Amino acid sequence: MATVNRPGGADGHVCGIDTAMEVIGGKWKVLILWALHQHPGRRFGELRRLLPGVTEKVLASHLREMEADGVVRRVSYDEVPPRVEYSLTEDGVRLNDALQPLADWGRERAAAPST
Amino acid sequence: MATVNRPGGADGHVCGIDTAMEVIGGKWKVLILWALHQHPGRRFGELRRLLPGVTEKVLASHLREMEADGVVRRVSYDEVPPRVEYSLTEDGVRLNDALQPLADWGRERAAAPST
DNA sequence: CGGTATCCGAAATGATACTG
DNA sequence: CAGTATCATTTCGGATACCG
Repeated sequence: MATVNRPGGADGHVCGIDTAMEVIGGKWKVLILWALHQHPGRRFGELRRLLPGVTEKVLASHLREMEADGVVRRVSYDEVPPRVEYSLTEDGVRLNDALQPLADWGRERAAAPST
Repeated sequence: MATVNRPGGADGHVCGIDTAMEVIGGKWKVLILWALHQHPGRRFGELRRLLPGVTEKVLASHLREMEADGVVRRVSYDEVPPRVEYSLTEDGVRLNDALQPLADWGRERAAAPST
């Protein structure tokens, strides 16, 4: 997990929300979560195409952080050419599920912008 | 709302999650949401004390963005000395509720770090 | 194919001083 | 009290080139 200066970190935080925010706190992470939930066992290049605009560097670093956070599983097959597949862990699936109400809130708000 | 380069923005995003992520996409925003949910009608200085480490500038700009996003309501009483109270709007309360599963996920994970 | 290394610019945050 | 203004710093993400 990245070592950042968490708001409520030092003296113990009041709710678990900031813990979760760190895990999803990258520009593409929730999209990676979403993509891997819909398309398990995705290869690096495929994932890249599923997320238009992401660069190799950022995708790779996000995936490594998410792997370190235990939400993404990386499976490397020792073949030529190399093949690597990414999926969500159980915890990653639960995280994605926990994101659902937030997605609903966002969709509702998009549907009713004013009043 | 802040104008950022949203991942799925240009061609329409797949889920509402990134819309929500923008609204809570500030270092202290979820904590502000949480604090205002537990302590409605909080004044600027009180809020600042509720969020140890936040600076005036960041708190003020976050509050203004959240107000613009319609999740925070600012009420200014024309008195001397000045008094301003912040609360969540209905939408802000819903957002905070939508954050609950995420907070649960974070708390569970803190409780069970490894398996 | 699946990455890593380096450099760079933008954006977010922080420190401090000042104001109505 | 409740901010704003300015400047410094940090962090993140993007572009590009290269490697096993």
